[in-house]
Amino acid sequence: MDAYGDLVPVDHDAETPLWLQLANILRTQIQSGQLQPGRIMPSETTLMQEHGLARGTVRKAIDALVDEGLVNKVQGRGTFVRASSS
Amino acid sequence: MDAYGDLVPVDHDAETPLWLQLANILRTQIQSGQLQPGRIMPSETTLMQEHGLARGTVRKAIDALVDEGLVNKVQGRGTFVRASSS
DNA sequence: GAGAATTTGTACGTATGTATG
DNA sequence: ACATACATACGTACAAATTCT
Repeated sequence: MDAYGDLVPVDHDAETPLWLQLANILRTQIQSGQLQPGRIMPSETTLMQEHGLARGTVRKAIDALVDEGLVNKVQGRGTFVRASSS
Repeated sequence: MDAYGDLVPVDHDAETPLWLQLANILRTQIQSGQLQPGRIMPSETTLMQEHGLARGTVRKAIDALVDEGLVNKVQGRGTFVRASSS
């Protein structure tokens, strides 16, 4: 029942930090159109569960995407994929 | 023996988040020349002790200054005031 | 409007890893 | 080898904003 798009688990033994791995996964999903402009992004809780990561790790990954201008967060609502670019 | 420049304690009851209060304090010290370009910034441990804050809170404050381009961090060495600007 | 549920924000604490001196 | 300093990652608790019932 796992949705496709979740077939890239993070690797706890890799050199790349877990938060970066997750950021990379999410960025790819955005750029590939799996996560479309306008709404969503799974909630922090969902991402924690799906990837087996702590809250802080998930937040750091998302914050990186915010810094890149790919998403924006709204307290009480969620994290949204930005309209933008090409 | 407290150095001047430490006379602005954070306020746990203020609306402004502690990490932002600390970032504001440090930014002021940089812009006023109390923290001069080239080297330094007290270590995270020092800032924790001087301001009575947790590590994560101190790091978030400093990360904000990094994003502003005011300082840069080097693992194993410390956090440095950037040469820069005006 | 009241209240519960959801979701992000802040803040704390702890442990271990990595880089530098 | 050792000490210092930043980096990563875990966990917990409560606050604030929004949404849904």
